[in-house]
Amino acid sequence: MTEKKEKILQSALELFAREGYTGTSTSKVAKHACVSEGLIFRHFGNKEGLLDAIIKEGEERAKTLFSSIVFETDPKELISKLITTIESFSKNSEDFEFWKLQYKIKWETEKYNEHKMEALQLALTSAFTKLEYEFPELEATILLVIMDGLATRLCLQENFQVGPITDFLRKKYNV
Amino acid sequence: MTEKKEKILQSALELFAREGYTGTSTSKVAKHACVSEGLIFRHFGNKEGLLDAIIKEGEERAKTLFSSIVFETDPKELISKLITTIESFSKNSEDFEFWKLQYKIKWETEKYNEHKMEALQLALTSAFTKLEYEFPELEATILLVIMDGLATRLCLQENFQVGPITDFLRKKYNV
DNA sequence: TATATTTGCAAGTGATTACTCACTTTTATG
DNA sequence: CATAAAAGTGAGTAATCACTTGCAAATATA
Repeated sequence: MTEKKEKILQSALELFAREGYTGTSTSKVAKHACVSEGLIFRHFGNKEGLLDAIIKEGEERAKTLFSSIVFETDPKELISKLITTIESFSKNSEDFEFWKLQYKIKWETEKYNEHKMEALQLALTSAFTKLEYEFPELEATILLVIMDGLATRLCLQENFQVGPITDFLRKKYNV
Repeated sequence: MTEKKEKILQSALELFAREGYTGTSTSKVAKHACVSEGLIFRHFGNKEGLLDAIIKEGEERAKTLFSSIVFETDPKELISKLITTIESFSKNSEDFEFWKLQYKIKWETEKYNEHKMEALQLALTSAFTKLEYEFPELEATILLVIMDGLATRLCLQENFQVGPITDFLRKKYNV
């Protein structure tokens, strides 16, 4: 990957996260990345190709992030790790912009990438089964739904504090 | 309100919910509403004015919807009503498009209307206090966060079934 | 009925959109 | 070194964008 190609991706990520996909023009991306507009189309074909490249990178990043959770064998530790992961999405984190973009794209393109979360759902279900919860699958879904809800608040509600909530969740799940 | 003015609002609601705010041009709205494009600007000033009108209508609708919950005195009944409200947001409901737009706008304009939910938060906290939960405020927040998460799933994940989750929530809160 | 106001339309405006193309420069390869 | 492929540019393109203007039709008010 060329230096300029990487710069384009980085600029697009930042601008798409801030202004949205349709709200960001290719000329803005080019100016921000300090390259000619034509280069975007040389490398990515069209604007959607640029978006696809960002999404693909996102899937890789999600896989990496979730791998340490999914392969955890101790059920309590697994739940604890998931809660800690949510906590780390706080605003000053360097991952924040990245995850915000993932959700923004979801709402703008209306494609909820289910299989990205499938492994997580299965691992959580397994954990709740080990802990002998009555409805492990529903417990897993609820926890992932809470994740989506917390992401919404973190991204959209100013001054939202995750800390008290995640502490409370740890107490509830006794982890 | 003129017939045509109402038609514009109705068309804008539908198109904004489907294609997003920046993704919908004023000419598309005009064509869909079968009016001249100029009439939009006569009635609403500019495109943002049209959006504001829709948001304002949304606030009224939210107030109406939540009023029967907020003024409920029986704590268990209050929680039950909230869960039922979430349930009614299922895809074939006529309110679905409306609530989807509310969330889409939130993500596109990045303004989480906190005071719209403030009354709900307070009422829920009061309910959990009456029921002698240890951390009523956190319980209230968690339930509202679950609402946001469920809305995300309902709007973006195909074939998502709320029923099992809401039944599970009723069991958890014993309502 | 006369007049003022509101409602509505068609045809514009300049700016911006995603994208193309002819061209030069850089890099890799035999 | 020669040559081909890849990287990069800048000036285009038609279409679309939000928005304006001048004028006609409908409606309200006196």
